Amino acid sequence: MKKGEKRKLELLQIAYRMFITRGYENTSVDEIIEEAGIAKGTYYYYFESKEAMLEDVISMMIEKEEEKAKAFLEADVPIPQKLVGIVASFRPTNEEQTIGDALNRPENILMHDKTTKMLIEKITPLFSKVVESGIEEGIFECDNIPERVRMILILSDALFDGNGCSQNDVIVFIDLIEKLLGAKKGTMDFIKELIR
Amino acid sequence: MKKGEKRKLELLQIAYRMFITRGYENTSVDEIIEEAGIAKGTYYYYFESKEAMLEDVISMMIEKEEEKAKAFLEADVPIPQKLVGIVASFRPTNEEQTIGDALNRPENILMHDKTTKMLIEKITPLFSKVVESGIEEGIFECDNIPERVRMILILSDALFDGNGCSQNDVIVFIDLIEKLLGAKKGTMDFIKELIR
DNA sequence: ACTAAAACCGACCGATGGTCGAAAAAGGAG
DNA sequence: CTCCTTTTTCGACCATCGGTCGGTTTTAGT
Repeated sequence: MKKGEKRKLELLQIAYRMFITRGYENTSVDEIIEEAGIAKGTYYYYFESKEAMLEDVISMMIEKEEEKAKAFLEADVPIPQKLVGIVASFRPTNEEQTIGDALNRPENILMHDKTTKMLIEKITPLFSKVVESGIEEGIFECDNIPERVRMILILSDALFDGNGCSQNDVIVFIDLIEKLLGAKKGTMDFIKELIR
Repeated sequence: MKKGEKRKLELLQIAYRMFITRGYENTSVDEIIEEAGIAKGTYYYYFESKEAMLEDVISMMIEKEEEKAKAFLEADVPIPQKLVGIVASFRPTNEEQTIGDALNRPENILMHDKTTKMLIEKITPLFSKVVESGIEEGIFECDNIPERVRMILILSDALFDGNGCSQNDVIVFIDLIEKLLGAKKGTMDFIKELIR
């Protein structure tokens, strides 16, 4: 029971690295097993298919990020910053930039799509909780919170993915968040400083 | 010069039909050439690759829809309805439903992605023009029009694609459009009737 | 030591997108 | 019509890829 799990994790990490650097479509199963030093049969002993492995890799990726996001939930910062922090946890800006780059390469649409969907599913409840507490504090005022949150997340993904966005995009995006959540104008202005 | 173009168009139409019914990934070049009754070499005489052909097919699709949308631009209907009409021109709801269905099948992400990007690029200027005339009429009031329009389009694509959306999604979406464009509350309520 | 289950192996397979050199058609020009 | 060039067509062939399968080795429990 132990050995198997370890090997699977090892394969997952190798695949993760290769998917990021060479892209999902450009990485063949043959290359993965060569890098891992195992036979084809072994690979398919652990994964039903290449795509199934991709899903596992993405899950692994996201679990890590989710913990970071949850930490933000309990941090002692103003609510608007909390929101941005949660989103930022999932959208790597530091040395992990390569992930974001990889996801936006045209050959990785499948990976990007799966990641985005999983991500939005994971973040929405966290984000919604923060918005709720914001409403209690009187910072926000709105109904249908999860729906509003989802739209914000969809847009943040579409806007800030790869092909940078204009200053005007940011301005409108901030305006949109404030209006969507019923916040006072300027509440989210600090975002402007964070993006560039 | 004539024969070649005709043959290319013929192949494009065959491919279009097959991509829609069987999906892009599920349609092999072999199947296309069999249906067309030509040899492999001939196919690659007209198209650099299967993916290049996909782009041609999509361009063809979109050109058709764009004309419908332009007709709406000059139609004699209220501005809010004009907006919806333009978007609707591109999002088939009638007998062409199959297109929308096909685009949302998981195996067609590539096609869907390419279509969406091309579509948004095409619609944004048309949509923006209508919003501008809406501002002149005092119905809307906002700046950064193209950016706002793009966000609306991105969301309409993400929300109304395949996996139906809840009633709340629609309510929030309407609220969002009105606030983004600076319209009076209720201006866009008629959308509720159109979606189902 | 025996055995069942877990882990591993690699030859093999069908399908796919794509290549290539050569053969037909088509189209002038003399 | 003939000769030559250009366009179009052909189909055998190829490399690669994801995936299968029957069998072997390792591991672990009794």
